[in-house]
Amino acid sequence: MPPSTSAKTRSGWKKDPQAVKANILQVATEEFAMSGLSGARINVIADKTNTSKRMIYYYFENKETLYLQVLEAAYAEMRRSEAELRLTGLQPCDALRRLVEFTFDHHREHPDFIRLVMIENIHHGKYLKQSAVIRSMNSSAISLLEDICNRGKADGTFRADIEPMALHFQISALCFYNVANRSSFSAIFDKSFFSEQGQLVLRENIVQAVLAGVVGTI
Amino acid sequence: MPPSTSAKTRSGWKKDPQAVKANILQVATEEFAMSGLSGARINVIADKTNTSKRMIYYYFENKETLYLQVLEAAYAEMRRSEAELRLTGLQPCDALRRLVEFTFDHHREHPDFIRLVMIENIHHGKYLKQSAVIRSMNSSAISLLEDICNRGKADGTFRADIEPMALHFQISALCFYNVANRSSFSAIFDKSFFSEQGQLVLRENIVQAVLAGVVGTI
Amino acid sequence: MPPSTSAKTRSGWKKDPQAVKANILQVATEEFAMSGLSGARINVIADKTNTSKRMIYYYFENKETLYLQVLEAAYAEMRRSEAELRLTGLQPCDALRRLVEFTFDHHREHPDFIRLVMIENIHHGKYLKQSAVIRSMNSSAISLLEDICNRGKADGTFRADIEPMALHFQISALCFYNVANRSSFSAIFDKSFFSEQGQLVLRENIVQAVLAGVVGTI
Amino acid sequence: MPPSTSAKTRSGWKKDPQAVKANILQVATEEFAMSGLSGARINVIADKTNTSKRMIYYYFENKETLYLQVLEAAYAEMRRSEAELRLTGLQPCDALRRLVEFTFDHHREHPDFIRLVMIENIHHGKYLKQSAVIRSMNSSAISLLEDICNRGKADGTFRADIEPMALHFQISALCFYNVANRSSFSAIFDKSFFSEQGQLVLRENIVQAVLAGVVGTI
DNA sequence: AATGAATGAGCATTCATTCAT
DNA sequence: CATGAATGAATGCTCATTCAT
Repeated sequence: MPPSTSAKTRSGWKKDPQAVKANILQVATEEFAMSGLSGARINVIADKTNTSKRMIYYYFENKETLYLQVLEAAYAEMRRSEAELRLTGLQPCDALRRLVEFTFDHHREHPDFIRLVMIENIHHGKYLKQSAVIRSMNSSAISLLEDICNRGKADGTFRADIEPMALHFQISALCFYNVANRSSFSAIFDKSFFSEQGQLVLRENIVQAVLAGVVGTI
Repeated sequence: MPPSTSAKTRSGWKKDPQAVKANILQVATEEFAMSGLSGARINVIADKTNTSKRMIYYYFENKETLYLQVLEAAYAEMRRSEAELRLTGLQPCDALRRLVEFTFDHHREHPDFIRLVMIENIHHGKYLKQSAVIRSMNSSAISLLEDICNRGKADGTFRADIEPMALHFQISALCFYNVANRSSFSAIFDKSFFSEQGQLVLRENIVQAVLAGVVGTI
Repeated sequence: MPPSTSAKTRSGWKKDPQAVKANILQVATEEFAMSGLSGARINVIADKTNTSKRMIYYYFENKETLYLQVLEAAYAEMRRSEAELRLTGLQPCDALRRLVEFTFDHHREHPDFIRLVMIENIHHGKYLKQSAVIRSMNSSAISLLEDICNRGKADGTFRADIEPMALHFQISALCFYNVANRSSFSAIFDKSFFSEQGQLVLRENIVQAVLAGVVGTI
Repeated sequence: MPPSTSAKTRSGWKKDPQAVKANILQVATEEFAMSGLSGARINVIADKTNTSKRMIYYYFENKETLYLQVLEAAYAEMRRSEAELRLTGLQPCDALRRLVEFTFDHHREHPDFIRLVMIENIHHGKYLKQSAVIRSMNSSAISLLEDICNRGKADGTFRADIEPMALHFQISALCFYNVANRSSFSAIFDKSFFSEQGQLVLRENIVQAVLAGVVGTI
């Protein structure tokens, strides 16, 4: 076991740059997800960290850079999870169902990621556009869908005019909205969607809607 | 036509409290939509106004109250447009198509409203929950769908298990995502959705997806 | 009965300048006594008034003038009460006792007056010095004591070296402190002085201390 | 002597947090004593300091906290001086005389302390009540008097019914009033009390009045 | 590598006061 | 007499960032 896992610079102990950085990044993720870029406070982040405010500026140049790295780390984690999906062994319809279910569950379990994407959209994607790192990880989600679609069209279960990107749009929209707009939707319309039971039903509804869209005869 | 509609108090002219208030509200809407609650600057709002910063505090107690009133006005405008739809004369499928098209177009034409809802969700719906005004205007959107569904089920064109609220979720999610996540989607995936032509296709896709969901035999 | 007693300009009715002025003055007295010159807020005074803020500026030039008139009215009331004392018919010792008791009771019953004097002292008597009105009412308290002392010395009950002004200082100090320093004294030392029973004992102690000072042989 | 006592951060020099804090506290004492809590201006305090306004908020949370610490420091200084009195070696009457003289002189030499107490009373002792620090230093003044009274009663020079707290009230009232009400008293009545000669006479008068009160037969 | 102290520019907000009618 | 609208100058306070060690 490497000694690098423990940071705790505040109270002394060893010093482990990577652990310190990771600790800052984790706290910052929560803070930025909670309050947005302008709403988050460097002071608050520092206080919740095992380190001092000065170290934030030592490892991350400034607030914006910290935010960018938080964003990159969040996307990386998302794509990492996605990559663990093993869909190639499944029939097209089963694979699609599984992808939708995964997306629904992942988004639901990672509201901080969803909130960071919302925040980034509030900022017109300014930081996303800057990040070569994020752009380089983009394609995985699409390639999964491309593979499913190709196989589905080949064996005749999918309509011939299905486009992977449009499918991705639909899946993403429905699963994203479920987390992103929960507050406003439940405040104005209906809270029942967001109970444990409601979410199960909603998930299946989304699966059905997506499947219904790909199998219909043309 | 009364001359009271124009204010321009800074440079002199007439005096018209309502116009001054409306002017502040409009500028504030743009600023809050642009930068969020914490990101928006009262100074910037004041500068883009025909009045002074002091008048913002004269008519609106503070930043949060101003934001709340902006939010209320945005929702009011949305519901007002919705109310102008005349769907009762149309067949259920046509009415549903028109409602989806309206929602798609309205959201697309009012990105500020979408952004305010995003921002409000970042704040966990804190201000939405405070606003009795907004909560009181909620039901109109749902009643339109209830009417369409009732008629659709009655004449056999809609499946019997369609729920208006679930339908609203689906429509709203797809149309909202189109505006809200445009920056991130186009940065990472595909910009072609958001060209004029792309939007026409996407709109029709969404209509088809929604219709496909309601008519399928059970 | 003159119609001038009712003001109520806010709700309409008659308009009576003197009553409006008196109303403002009364409210301002409470506010200045409560919060001091800089602590008092013109807005708060206006809100507690039957009139509008504008009228305060109409009748009283500005905050300082209002404060000055409040101060003058408070002193006037104090001297008016003092003038009602009828001490000439009493023996010197009895007259002195009565004057001390009156001072003690008056101060205790008029904490606003005491607080205004404290506030004025915080301001180094700036407004007191400006006020010819107040300076012209000064002597009454002293003349009462001069008369008592003269009679006391004449009939041999008072020591020959008693000075009225020193006596006034002593009486005023003890009675003033009882009201002015009540908060600090009770916070740090003893609250029992300020109960109903404690005040009775304290009053008699002060009377005894003053009397003991004037009758002692020289 | 360590070189750390001088700060002067504005113009460079050494760095000494304690000196910076002390400097702020001293300037703030003068400003609050001069203008009260609401009347004092953080800007003015900062300008008279060797530091910047920002440092006031760095060391003291806000205006109220700064005021509270000023108040606590003022009380601490007062009690510290008091503690230096060595009265146990003196006869009861001499000890009492010395305590009265000390109180008179101390108050006279520390008008800022008196003014802070006045200001605190204007605020109804709000901050005094908050301060556990001040409440914990209270008893020293009283214990001095208790010791004197006990000894005075034991050797028969003091009356048996003398209460230390009442004695403290009397001494404090007379010495406090001399400083606190100087402006109003000299504006309205007599300035002669406050000349150098007048103060000497007044001090002796107060000593005599206090002594006369304790020795009289019962 | 790490830290307490320091900072200037800016922030939301308040205040007494005046204008126009 | 009376009033709602308007205003500039300040006020207390915060923020991301940097300095000196």
